[in-house]
Amino acid sequence: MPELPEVEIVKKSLERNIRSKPIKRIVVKNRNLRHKLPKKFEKLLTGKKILKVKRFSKYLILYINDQSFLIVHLGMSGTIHLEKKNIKSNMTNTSFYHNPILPKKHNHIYIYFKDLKFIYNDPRRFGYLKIIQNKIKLKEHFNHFGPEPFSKEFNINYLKKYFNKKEKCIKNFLLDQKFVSGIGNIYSNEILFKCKINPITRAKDLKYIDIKNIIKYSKLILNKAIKDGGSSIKNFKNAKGKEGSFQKNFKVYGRDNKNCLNNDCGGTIMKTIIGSRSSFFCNFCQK
DNA sequence: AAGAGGCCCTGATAGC
DNA sequence: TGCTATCAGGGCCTCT
Repeated sequence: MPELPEVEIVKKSLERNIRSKPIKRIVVKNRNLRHKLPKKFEKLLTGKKILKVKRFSKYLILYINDQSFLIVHLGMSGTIHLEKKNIKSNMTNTSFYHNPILPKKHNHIYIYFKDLKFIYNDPRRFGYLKIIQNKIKLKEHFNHFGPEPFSKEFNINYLKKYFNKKEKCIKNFLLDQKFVSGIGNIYSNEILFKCKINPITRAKDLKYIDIKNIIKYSKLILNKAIKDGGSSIKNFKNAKGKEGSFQKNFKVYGRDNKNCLNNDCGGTIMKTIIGSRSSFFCNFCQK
């Protein structure tokens, strides 16, 4: 579900709400996430304090006060909810980009703080939580990841060198976390539309201007999405919380058979499958 | 070694 | 109404 911008929104919310608070109790309802949650999980965290919350790519990184780290990956359907204690109504804290009403099913992990509880919900269980013992192992965990689009390393030389002789199409490269970290299916489509690049273009065939645009618009679109609170795709009934609004800015994602939104283009948005993921592009301005 | 494809899992929706 | 098929914001593993 969440790409870099959505994870960034969750990160900010956690940073505001659970920073420097001790963990009172942990209750695990289901250990069978993408990676099985070890039995010692509760013991390792109970009584500890979360010093700060960071994000890399689509991962949340919680700094624990014993030099360890708790990383959280939301997979396709993971959401985090913070519920305030001692509030009579059943409304949860709505500081997230998603459904502010606490779902009833698939609440797998509860982490209790003094004044609130953290709930990890994930219907498909493609996400996971993992404790990493120290800084070195944390570094190892992210070793094989490419730079984020915001990074200085994500520059013209890097892309030119990386794309050299590569047959793989650009759409698949944007989704390849070894090349660039944090972009997922929605934003890869939106970025390529802005660049006016056909998603099936082989990386080696990209022009200098294409590479410049990929760098420029990756940053621009992700930043705009963060500013808008991320993208909330599903319409939740009676949702009054702070949902993201970037979905209103989708130019191609989910717009198949609709008109291209570029002025005077006259093209139609097409849908096709690339690398077993849906791809959307304008048949006219992304030739 | 690069690249394609299958698979993990549940839920929502479309089509009959 | 109720069945079946398809698709979904991710990423890892295996095969060629």
